[in-house]
Amino acid sequence: MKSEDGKCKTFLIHPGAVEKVRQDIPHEELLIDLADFFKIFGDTTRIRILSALFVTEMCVCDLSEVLSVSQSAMSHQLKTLRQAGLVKFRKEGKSAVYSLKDNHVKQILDIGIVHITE
Amino acid sequence: MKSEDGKCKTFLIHPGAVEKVRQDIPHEELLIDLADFFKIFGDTTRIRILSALFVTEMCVCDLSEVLSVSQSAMSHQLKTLRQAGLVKFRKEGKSAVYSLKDNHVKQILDIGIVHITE
DNA sequence: ATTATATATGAACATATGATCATATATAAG
DNA sequence: CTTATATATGATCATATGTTCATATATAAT
Repeated sequence: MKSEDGKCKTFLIHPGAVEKVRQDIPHEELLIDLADFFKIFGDTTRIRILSALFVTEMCVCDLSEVLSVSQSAMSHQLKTLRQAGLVKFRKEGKSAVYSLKDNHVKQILDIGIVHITE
Repeated sequence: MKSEDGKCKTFLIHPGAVEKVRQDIPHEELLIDLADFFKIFGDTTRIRILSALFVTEMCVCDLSEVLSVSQSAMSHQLKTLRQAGLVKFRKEGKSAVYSLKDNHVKQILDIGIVHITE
């Protein structure tokens, strides 16, 4: 499939396509950041947390109970979501009340739902 | 944090919030499908493939070369992208020419970029 | 038919990831 | 200040995931 120099033997589908792609795709750093960002949505627990917070803000304890996720697992996942900038929280006595940070979450989930349900 | 019956000791942030959330969040099956769908975007190689195909359709060999990914790894990833309904392909002689299947890909990547770069 | 090229795929392997367990920190109540 | 409650976090472990390697399949060329 590849000759000694690592190139395809036959014509390229579009002449110059390779060069154009090399110039046009986003820089490596951005692509890595993008993958890391979407990785967040690739876990059922996190998707459930985001869906729940879309209904109402909640403390860690309530989230754990509603979603049947251990307190520890919930706290770990909330940390992940915080670091991704998807949720924020405020301390209220002993509790930490979490909520969605911006509307990108809903936009993204909605497109996903559209894609799946068609 | 939880009493014997597994409930929080103190008041819930919003009375009835737990019940409302239980009713309002999407069904488990959809949430799993959603996570599986976004999982696709959580890998740098696949993000790079999608970005490249956004510029132009390409055969497997060219994709491998442009992105410096082995032929085998490329083929495996393209299979993943096919199964997710994100890319399509046509046979052209010995080659398989891949292209994006719909515009959800761009919508999703764009929101991701916006989220990251702000 | 035989050989070369292009792609696909199963198995093995190494790494990444999420849950659990134990424990630390923080705040409130007594 | 001691205890109870709420949350956070480090370590461990089992599973998931992506790559590689070997090989199979498909098409074209000779």
